[in-house]
Amino acid sequence: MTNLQERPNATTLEQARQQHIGRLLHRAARAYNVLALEKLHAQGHTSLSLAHTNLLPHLDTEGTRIVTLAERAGMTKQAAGQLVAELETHGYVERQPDPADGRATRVQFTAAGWQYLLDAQETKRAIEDEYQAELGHPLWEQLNEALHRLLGDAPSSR
Amino acid sequence: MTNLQERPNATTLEQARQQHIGRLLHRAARAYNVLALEKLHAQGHTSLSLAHTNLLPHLDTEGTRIVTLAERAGMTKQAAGQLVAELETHGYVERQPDPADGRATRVQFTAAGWQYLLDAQETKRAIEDEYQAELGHPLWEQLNEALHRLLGDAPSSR
DNA sequence: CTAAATAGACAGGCTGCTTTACTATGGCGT
DNA sequence: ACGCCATAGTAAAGCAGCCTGTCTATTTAG
Repeated sequence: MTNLQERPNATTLEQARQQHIGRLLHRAARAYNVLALEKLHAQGHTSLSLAHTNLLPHLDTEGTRIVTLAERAGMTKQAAGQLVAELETHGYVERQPDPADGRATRVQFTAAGWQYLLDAQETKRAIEDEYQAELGHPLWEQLNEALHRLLGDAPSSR
Repeated sequence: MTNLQERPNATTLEQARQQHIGRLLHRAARAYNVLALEKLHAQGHTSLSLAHTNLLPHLDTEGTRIVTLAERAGMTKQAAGQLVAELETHGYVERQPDPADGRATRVQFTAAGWQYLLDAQETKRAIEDEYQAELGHPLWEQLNEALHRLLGDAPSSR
């Protein structure tokens, strides 16, 4: 597959051009997502995509309206509505008319949705444990602090 | 826009559920990309999208074949071919038949392409300087080391 | 009671890929 | 020299995950 005479010293050269923090962050984020999705699929949540797992954490326990969901996830309500519809057909959430507002629908977890929450929580912890083991505690803390500082939010009351 | 009675204590609760390393990495990567693309647009490279800036660094100085490009960027050759076509119409690269292989075409930078390379290099350095100023030197180094370790590659002979 | 705002759905479009063909050229074995 | 398969690239269609623009139903404010 690899064409050898194509790159004399090119590979190392190009790698140097690639080594910037943006790509590192991107690759790290991808790696995390791949890992997490793998674990979730292994736990039986095979119909979930990244888009779904990005949306679900914004759904809170009392149920959430679609606009609110969209706002939190940083997308349009149309996009949120579509993802909710998909999650509904897969049985993770259900839509119920909001008793307080006839225009609104509340999106709520089903039993399967709750199970997902538990599994997702465990997956997250498992990965963070792996990462911590890989890096050692101080470096792990430093990674977290650096990211929080770059994003300009509080280092998460820890 | 914000519906206040919608979230009593929900926001903080949900934020806690969101605080995992995957989301941090994702947000950080996004922030970098947005910044970089902004700077490049400001420098006149207004027709470039992320897909293009992801592909261009894989093009090396002697010219590169499309398959090689695809391989390096981790996409199909069709996708690479399409992006190259777009880059060609915007004047960043040009296609030339490979003298050594009648099936192949070499994709090469044009003058505008070289200019882009310089601008991109500067952009990258500018952002990394900003980040370093934000974090301080030791934390910056630690961030880099942590990411390299997580990705399992050498911490870049530095 | 009317006017403006809001919740959501529906339709269509866009980007950045993918899969599934297909053509053209190259290199190998016999 | 011939046939055969591998390889470089193109073409067409599809799909995910969004977007904008528009519409209806309902609520709220004056």
